[in-house]
Parts: sequence; structure tokens; C-alpha cells
Amino acid sequence: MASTSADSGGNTADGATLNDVARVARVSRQTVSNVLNAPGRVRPDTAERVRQAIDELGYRPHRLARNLKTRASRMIGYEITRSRLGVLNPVLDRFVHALVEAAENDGYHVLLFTPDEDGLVTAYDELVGTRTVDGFVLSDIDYGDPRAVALAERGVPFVTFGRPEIAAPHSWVDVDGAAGTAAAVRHVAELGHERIAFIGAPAGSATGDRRAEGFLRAAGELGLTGDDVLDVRVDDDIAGSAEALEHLLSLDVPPTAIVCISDAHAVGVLRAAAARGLVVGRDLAVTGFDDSPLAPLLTPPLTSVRQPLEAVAHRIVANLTTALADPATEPAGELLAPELVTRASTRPD
Amino acid sequence: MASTSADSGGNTADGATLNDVARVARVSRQTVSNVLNAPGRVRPDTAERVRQAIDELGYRPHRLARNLKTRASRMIGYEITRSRLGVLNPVLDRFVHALVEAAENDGYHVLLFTPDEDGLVTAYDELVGTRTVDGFVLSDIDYGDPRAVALAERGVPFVTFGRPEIAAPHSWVDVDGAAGTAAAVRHVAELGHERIAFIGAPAGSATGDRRAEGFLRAAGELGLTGDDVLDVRVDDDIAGSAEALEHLLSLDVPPTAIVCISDAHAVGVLRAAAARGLVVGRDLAVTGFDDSPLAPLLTPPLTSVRQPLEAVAHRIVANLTTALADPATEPAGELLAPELVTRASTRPD
DNA sequence: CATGCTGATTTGAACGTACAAATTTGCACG
DNA sequence: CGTGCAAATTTGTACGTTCAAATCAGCATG
Repeated sequence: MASTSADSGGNTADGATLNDVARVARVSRQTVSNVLNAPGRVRPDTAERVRQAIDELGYRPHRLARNLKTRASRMIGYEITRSRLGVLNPVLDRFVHALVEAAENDGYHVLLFTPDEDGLVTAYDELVGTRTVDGFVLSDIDYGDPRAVALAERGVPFVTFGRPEIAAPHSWVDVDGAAGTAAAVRHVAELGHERIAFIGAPAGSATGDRRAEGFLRAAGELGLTGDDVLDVRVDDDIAGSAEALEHLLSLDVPPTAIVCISDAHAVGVLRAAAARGLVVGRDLAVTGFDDSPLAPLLTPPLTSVRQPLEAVAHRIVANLTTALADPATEPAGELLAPELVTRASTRPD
Repeated sequence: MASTSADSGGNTADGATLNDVARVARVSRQTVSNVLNAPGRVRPDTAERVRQAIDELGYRPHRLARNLKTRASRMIGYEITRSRLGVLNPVLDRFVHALVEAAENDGYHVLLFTPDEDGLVTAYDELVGTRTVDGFVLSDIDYGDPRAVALAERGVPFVTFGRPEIAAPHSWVDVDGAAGTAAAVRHVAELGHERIAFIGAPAGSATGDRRAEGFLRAAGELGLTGDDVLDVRVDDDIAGSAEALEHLLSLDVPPTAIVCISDAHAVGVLRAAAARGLVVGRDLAVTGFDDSPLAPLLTPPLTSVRQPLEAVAHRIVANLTTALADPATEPAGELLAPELVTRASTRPD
């Protein structure tokens, strides 16, 4: 005399509630709640009966009701920056995916939002004020990032991908950009290149400065000094880098390897090299940074520094969730090592 | 004797509730609620007093509480497909951004989630069962998409970007892929090309078949028949297209223009052309599809068919929100026209 | 067999809001 | 100046859950 699956309960298959389950299992709603949230407190046979009722009714806890009571939305906000036209955001896709996956593993969801036109943090205030999210993940951090400052003074939990200052007063996870560039320099040095140039961005951006620092450090290790340190900074990534290459090749002793601060810069170099009839990989070594999806698609495929975005996302979520669980947690910083992915742009074969 | 800003209320600046506002404004909570949700019902001077109290306390409605009462989460779920390694999802970035923006304009938020490993729709069931989202937006739709089928039979509101069948039984918004390819063909025809080849994917995918159909249609319009219709299908996008170009160039009368089904396919063609010493734009015209971020970065910059993703997102959200507001709404389909973006890959100069 | 105690289960209350119904206010009108 | 009616406002209740406190069952002990 097994009970038929759906006809008897009274509920229309969908939308069973804690009380419905309790009625079917002949217990109180709190017992059902305990089966789900504190299994230790309920006797095994009762738990079994309740679980059966849950299956029978297809019950699922109402997320909003639970969250209202526990005063937590279990949502993490992430602002997707308005990608400027024509400029590719090399990491958004991969990082967001990794972030969502990491969050789900910890029982959180990721909510996306767009920045305000006015450049203020009203979107953050709104989400926090309405209790729509418990905390934030920020990326594209620069020196004295206004969002980080604003959130910190409001006491809103957040973790940044990247750090605004060497000693950031909040939790962050970052990839060691200096190590990445240094690895690229060492890579081409090992291939026999002695004259190595760096094409970077103007000083003043946190990420850019650190990547440049890695070049200078590696150049120092190779014993380069003075004019032998070919450090070029350009404003426009693609066009600027193309021009820069022209300039570098016109030197008395032109470089044979170009280490670029981003894949976009490398694109400019590749283009200018092709225009000159140079075969990159044979006549000239080129490296990029970010290992964006286009890196393997370029001609030739581009050696690039790959950021461990999955690990970054994982550590960010871990840090944020512990901070959410215990607001007294001290802020912590974590630096992860990138990995050089070598491709034809630095290989002769 | 203006009231001081924060000291008197009793609440700690943060977390004022409807009742707190009511007390300060000397009205009932319902009146405060009405000021926000039904302004017509309350006398102007009372409304003003309430608004002042709201400002003073920095009150914001608690989203969870409101949603629990109204039985709507005002969230839209969007599954970010696990981007296969090395394969770039050309539209994810732009589309997601557009989707989030469109949703916000209608008072919704976008919640991201990852697919289940098992390929089932349990993630969808979970989100719907817990009332975490009100509906879904699906993309990467193919014939007989299992997610669309499952959601439809569960009665869950959703709109797809793309349509599985010509007459889909649910709401969808799609870009006219056939028109896009046809436009590319006409473009190169106008430039004087008479021998035009198409490199596509094997028959069997909804998007691919429609794009191929556009080529066949345009070829017909140009009076091409029989062996003059150069229709090549390849399995692997980049490597396959490179091979395909080799083959095409070995014909008695090789094509002078190649219309590709995707930007990735075009990459293969560009690569093979470069290897042959051909200058694309002068010796050979090449077009892609999707106008992915890399299109302008290729050498030469690639003419490509751009999908109006912002408009797609806008229409999808509009359709979904009306369906959510009135579940009796009939499903509707909407086809948008893409736009050809011409670049150096089809221009001699 | 009453007592005490631990473990299991239930009842009461609350989270912050919105709908529905009830009450009060304001005002024109006979 | 009471009556009636619409507009304005308030009170009661519920959404589905969890926490806190209260009750109940089981069982060994003296």
C-alpha cells in the first residue's frame, strides 16, 4: 500500500512547503527544518521518514524565506566593467566562469551588475542597502581604487582581484605580475636572446607598474644596465606598440626579443613585424601577457603569461566566505604565481 | 530645531526598516509602503514627510522580505556555458553585459550559474525549486535543445537567444544568420569578386545550417549553380579551414573571396593565406562571422558580421518580463538583422 | 514508582514586507 | 449640523523559514 506519488497531498506538485512536508511525515515543521540543517538533532528513523516525505513532495526550501530569517542573501556581487569599445577584456570570460563555479561550491551565487554612469558607488550602496548581496568581488583594481575605499569605510565585506597598494587594508588576491614578466624575459634569454626590449604602459597603473618592475628586475639579473635596458612605454596598445617596434628596430643594435605588457600590445608588434617582412618566431621573439583567447589564434600563435584565474577565483571566494561567516576575520592578501605558455612566437622550429 | 541626522532614531545608521521610517514620519508602515509602491494613494504632504524620514534614516526596502511577500525573486538565471578550452566564445562577454544592463533597466538582476557535469537540468530545477530565479535566458541553442524542452514542460518562463526549430514552441529572439552570410556574399560580389567560396561547419547545427543557407541563397541570386557553388564544410574550425583554403586554391579556377561561418574559421584561412604568401585584402577577400573582439586585431583586420547583441538582450528581457508579469502571454519569436562590419580583409587599399 | 536527566520534538515568535479589509478623516451636501 | 461617501490611513495577516524556549518521551537511578 505504497502511497501514490502526487495525488493525495493537496499541493499541485510544485511549491511544497515545510509545513506540507511536516504534515505528510507526521512531524512538526521544525523537525523537518532540523533534518535539513541540523541532522544530528533528529532520530534516524524520524529523519528517514521526513526525507521520504521530502522526496515525495519534491520539496525544496524557499531560498528567500530562509535568507530573510538568517539575514544573509548568500549572493556575491560582481561588477562587470563596461568594456570599452574595441578594447578586449582578456580575462572577463574566464574569470567570471571560475568565480561562479567557486562560489557555487561554497553555496553562494554570483549576481552581476553594471557600474553607474556617474562613476559613483551607488550601485554598490543599492545592492548592500537592499540586502541583495552579502559581499562583493572587485576586479580591475588600481591605486586608491574608490570602490575599495568606499566599501571599506562602509564595512561591507569584499575581496579584490588585484591590490591597489602594496599593503592594502583589505583582503585581496593577486597574480604576481612582476614574476610573469620576469619569466618571459628569462624564457627568451634562455633561447639565446641578448638584446631584449620591453613594451609597456605609461607608469601610473598598479598592474602595469608591477609588470614593468618584473622586466627591470630580470634585466638586472641578466646584467643589463643603462642604455642596454630597452624600456619603452606607449599610450595606445596596438598602434603604439607597432610604432614602438619601428623605433626599436631602427636602433644601432636592435632587439631580437620583445616582451609585451599585454597581448594587445603584442598584436601591434606582430602587425608591425609582418609589415616589415619579419617572421616572428624566427627573426624576432615576441611575448604577450594574459594568454587571452586570441593568443593561440594569432599568426604566429603567441607566447604569453597565463594567470591562474581558477585558483584566483577559488581563493577569493574562500576568503570572502570566511569573512562573511566571521566578520572579525583579519584581512589577508595572497599572491599567486602566473605561468608562461610558450608558443610559436618565441620558438624558431 | 531640525532633527539631528543619526543619533536619535535608535537604529545604527544601517538597516532601518519600514517600521522605523513609519515611527519617524508618524504614520503607519503601510503608508510608507504606499509611498514607495502606490504613490497615488497617499496625500502629497504625507508623502513628503515620509520621504524625508526615508532620507534621514537612509532606508531601503529589504529585497528579500519584499520578494518573499510578492512571491517573485526578480532574478533572471543565465547559464554560462563551460567554454571549452581553446575555443573562444565570441559573444559571451558582450552579450552578458548587454543582458545585465537590459535586466537592470527592468528592475531585474542577472544571476549566473554553471551547468551540471551530468548534462542534466538539475541546476535549473534547483534554481526554480528554491525560487531563486523567476525565469531563465538561454543561449547556445540547438535543435531540440534539452533545456528548452525541460523548462517548457515544467512551465518555467524562459526566452532563448536562438531558436531550436523554425517554429519554436517558446519565446525566442534570434539574429538572422542567413541574412548575415548573404550580406557578406553580396559585399564581396559588389567588390567585383565572381568566384566566392563558403567555409562552414558540417550540417546539423541550427546556427550553422542557417548561415550556410544564407550563402546558398545569395549564390543563387548571383546566378551560380552546380560546381560554381563552392560550399566547403570542415570539422575543425581553424585547422580545417586552413586545409580547406589549400584545397580551394588548388582548383582550376580558385576562388578570390572566402566567406567564413565564424571568425575562428577565418583565422584558419588567414593563416593559410599568409603561409602561401598571399596578402589578404589584396589577393584574397575574407569575411568572418560574429565580429568577435579579435576580429579587428587580426592581420589584416577582419570583415565580419556583427550581431546586434544589445538589441537581442533588450528584446529578450522585454519578452521575459512581460511573460513574468502575465503568465498567460503567448510565446513570441523575434528575428533581428545583423550588420556587416567591413575591414581591411575585404578592402584592397 | 516518583525523581531527575538527557535527547527528541514541538510551540511561539520573528525576519521585513505587501495585500486585504477595517477604520478614520475630510468634505460636500441636503 | 448631521449624513453620506470617497479618500486617506491603519490594523490584521501572511509569505516560508529559523531561532529560542518549552514540552514531551525514554530511561536509569535511588
